[in-house]
Amino acid sequence: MGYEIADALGLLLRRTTRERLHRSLTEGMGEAVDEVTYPVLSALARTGPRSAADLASDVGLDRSGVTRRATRLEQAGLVRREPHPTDRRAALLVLTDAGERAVAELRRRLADHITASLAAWPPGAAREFARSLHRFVADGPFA
Amino acid sequence: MGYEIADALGLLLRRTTRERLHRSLTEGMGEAVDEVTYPVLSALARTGPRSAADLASDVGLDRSGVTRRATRLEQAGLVRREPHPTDRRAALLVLTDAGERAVAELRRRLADHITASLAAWPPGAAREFARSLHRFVADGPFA
DNA sequence: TATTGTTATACTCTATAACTATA
DNA sequence: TATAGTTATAGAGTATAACAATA
Repeated sequence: MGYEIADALGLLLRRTTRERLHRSLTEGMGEAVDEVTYPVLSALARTGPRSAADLASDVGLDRSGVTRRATRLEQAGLVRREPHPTDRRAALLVLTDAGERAVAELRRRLADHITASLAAWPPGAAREFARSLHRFVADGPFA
Repeated sequence: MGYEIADALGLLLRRTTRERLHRSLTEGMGEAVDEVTYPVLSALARTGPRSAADLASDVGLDRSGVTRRATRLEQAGLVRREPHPTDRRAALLVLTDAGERAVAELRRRLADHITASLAAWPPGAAREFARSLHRFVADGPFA
């Protein structure tokens, strides 16, 4: 059983799998949105405006990496910088309206992909799988 | 439901998640075994001796990338090159005994991680999840 | 003295384009 | 002429180390 899941995860985590998925998800969304910038958008959508240093651990980059990605997203009009209200060293990264729309579109595309692939499943099985996967990821060997 | 799975997958496919998992899996296995070389080992274990050009599509690299990884694995004693029996242009990449042992150890570690994280699940739910994940990955939006 | 955002630098990994040998 | 393996080169992306400004 552990081996069955291990092999499935191995395939899922393969570079080609991820890249194919990301390409199909970000198609036509502009050059600024890709595998690396999406975590920045996603984290901002999830938690609201944050500073680069604060985002770094969530995104899996250090502050300099967040700065670079944020600059790309800013130039594409998806993110803007605002002065931090209490710390004049910091700047808050904020999703623009276009940024919010981009995140919503990406989440919708992925969800649609998934829903389509579950269409042939018994409804109960699909719902059970969703719950199980959520639990597995949340407190599995990855958290 | 699609959104629940989408968010779980988003976390699973995050770079930090993958890197943490790979680090914990390959700890102490020598410098040659890492996130990039593992797919080469894994593919050879799955399908037997192959040429570099033949492996390329499986591994998600082109032939030059396979060559580089194979050279690293060869220097570490996990892979050896043998002349192709019928095509003198090609070379077969073959797992050495040490290579076989390394693959088995890595699969065992991952399976153990997973089994441990499922220990608290009802046995039926865990088995059902394994089957569902396998199916989802095999003919889901990634295949 | 520590931390923020930013930039320059070095490093890693990749695909592309060559090259030689064989089909 | 095409394909195998290999190597050199260029490109993309990262962390590290610096910098000035603020805490």
